[in-house]
Amino acid sequence: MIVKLPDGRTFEYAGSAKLKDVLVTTDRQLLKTVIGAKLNGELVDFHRVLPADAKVELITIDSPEARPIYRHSLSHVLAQAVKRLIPNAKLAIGPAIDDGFYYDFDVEKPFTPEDIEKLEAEMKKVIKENYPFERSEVSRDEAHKLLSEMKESYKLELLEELPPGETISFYKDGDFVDLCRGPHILGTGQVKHFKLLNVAGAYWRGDEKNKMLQRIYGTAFYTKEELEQFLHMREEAKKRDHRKLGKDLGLFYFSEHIGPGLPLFTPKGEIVRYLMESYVREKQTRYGYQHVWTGHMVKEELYRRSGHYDNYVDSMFPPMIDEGIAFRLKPMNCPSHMMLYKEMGTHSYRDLPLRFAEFATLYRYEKSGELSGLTRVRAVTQDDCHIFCTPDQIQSEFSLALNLVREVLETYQFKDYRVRLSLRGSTGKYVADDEKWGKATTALKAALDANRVKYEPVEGEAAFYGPKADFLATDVLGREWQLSTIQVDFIQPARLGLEYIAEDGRTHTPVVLHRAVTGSTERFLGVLIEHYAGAFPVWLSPVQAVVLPITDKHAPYAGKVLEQLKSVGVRAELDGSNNTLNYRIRHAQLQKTPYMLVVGDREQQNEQVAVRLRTGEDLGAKGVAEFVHFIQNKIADKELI
RNA sequence: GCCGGCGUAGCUCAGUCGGUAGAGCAACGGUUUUGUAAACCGUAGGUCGGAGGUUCGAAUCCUCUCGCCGGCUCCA
Repeated sequence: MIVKLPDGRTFEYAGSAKLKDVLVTTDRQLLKTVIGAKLNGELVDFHRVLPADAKVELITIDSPEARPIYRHSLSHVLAQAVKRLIPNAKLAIGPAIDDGFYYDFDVEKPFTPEDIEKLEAEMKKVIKENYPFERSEVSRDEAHKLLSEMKESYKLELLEELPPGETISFYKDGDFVDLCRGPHILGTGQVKHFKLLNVAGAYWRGDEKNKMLQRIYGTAFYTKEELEQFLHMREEAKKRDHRKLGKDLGLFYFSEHIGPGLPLFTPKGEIVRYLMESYVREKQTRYGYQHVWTGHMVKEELYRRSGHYDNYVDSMFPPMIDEGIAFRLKPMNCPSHMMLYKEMGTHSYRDLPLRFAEFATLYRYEKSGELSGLTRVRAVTQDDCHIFCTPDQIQSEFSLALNLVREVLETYQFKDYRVRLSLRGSTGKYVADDEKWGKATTALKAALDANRVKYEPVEGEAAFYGPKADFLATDVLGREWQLSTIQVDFIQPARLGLEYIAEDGRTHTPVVLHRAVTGSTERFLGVLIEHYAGAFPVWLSPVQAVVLPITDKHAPYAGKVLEQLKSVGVRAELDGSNNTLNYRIRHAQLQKTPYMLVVGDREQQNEQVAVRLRTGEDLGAKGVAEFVHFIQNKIADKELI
């Protein structure tokens, strides 16, 4: 067999063997750093007997591909530590995840922060004891017997569900054995830099009908530096938390007298909302959208017909009954826009596409435990749109929506995004109409392909009425947010009896594309606050410039400068408070005001302002007219500063 | 909704064994007249999230409740 090292070197080994044995007999040094291998691009275990003609690539511990393997191994170490401290704890599952790993346990008492410290200490012991991970393959009966003896009821449940013919394997390290597919690192001593992060309740298999287990999250890295950097990023994310910044910058509040998930926006917060919405509104108008308004309440009956009632009644606020008729606060716009389409009379194919956009505040009864700052609220203002078109317009309409999405994301400096194609799952809420689903899915795929958009299909993520292309944008901290979405719907228009007269003179059902660009104003604002760390681009800043007179005697001149800025629509303020200049600069700085305009004798004499940026940069003195021109360009170009 | 944690002044937090609430910042008043990230002095501010209970006495102990945080799940 030919073994390739990460540095490109290769060596050969005669005959078939377990990779581990190959390493033992050829290069023992490698045992310290090799944690996995790939055979034909697929991860393989050290314990698998490889054929003589195999070509394997070794993965060393510092490779990104190695992470899930050693993180998963650390989850075993965690389980081992739990078992040592709480012998009757039952094991559930313990996978590697994007940022680390977790393990779910069924324990009598939930873990406390002290438990976590103890567990960390115990894990360090296990690592120090450096047990090899040993794989054993057993028959189903043996596995059943073993797990029964161990009283691992959750593992037994997992075993039952393994498909017939599947190899059943256990991994043992020291005093710990676990049903596990693998692969694993060679020994517990290979990764030393890890941290347990938090404890949380988690339902067995994510189903609230099941028992609540205790989940412990942790992470692991190869080097101490990587771990520290990860923890630093978490700190950074905490500093950028929009809930904290929203308060610090005075943008929005929640009041328990108003209700959970119902944010209140201050004048500063509302101006940002207004600017965000105006921007998208203007863009949409240019893209041929028409803005409509369909109010806040709808008869429940409409949602029964559209299918929303069956699928989302739990997410609607309870009904208001008037003379026996139930009304609902509007949880989505689609049926309203479709009714508007109908009321506007007979539509000719010549009228299509019709693009109805609306910034409507929708009310969704999110479960209390799910609310979170602005990213999850009960009053959401969606930048929603429904495009009524003919089947052969789908592709061009999709392209148009895609361009709009791209342009807006770029303006907000989301440089990277990926697309998830959310498809119907085999079971669930989906409307049963294979023909329409087939058409919709084919049309959406064709539209993505025609625009050369790469996507990854995910089954079971579609809306009940059709497939979706969801855009996941990456922010400056590398976190992903699902913002934009474009969806194809053949179902609702038919259910609600929408029609148009086609070229053949007959009645046809239009297709509806649902799309949102920023998603919702509230959520997007929350994301933006974190993306920009509260330092909004000039065009979005609630206060764009603050004038700072050095002493009282410069106040009249400062007032004049302020008026000049205001007269051209710049959002400027004057800070003539009885504080030192340094103090007022610091204050403006903490408020992330883009421009600080210091005026003293020199500036007054020359009709100037001394321009300081919130970055700390000093642009020196500029004529007032020059600065006005300067900031107006920055605003028009939507520059950061 | 469920599991766990947390609620003390506008903000950040201290408050011992149950003995009746404190700091810094912010605010306000004054002094200072300031040249690029915190001048100085003073004043005011709290039903300790809410309700009930135990106790001679509760921020502190117990019960319920509301809100927030970390997750689970879902997101038309």
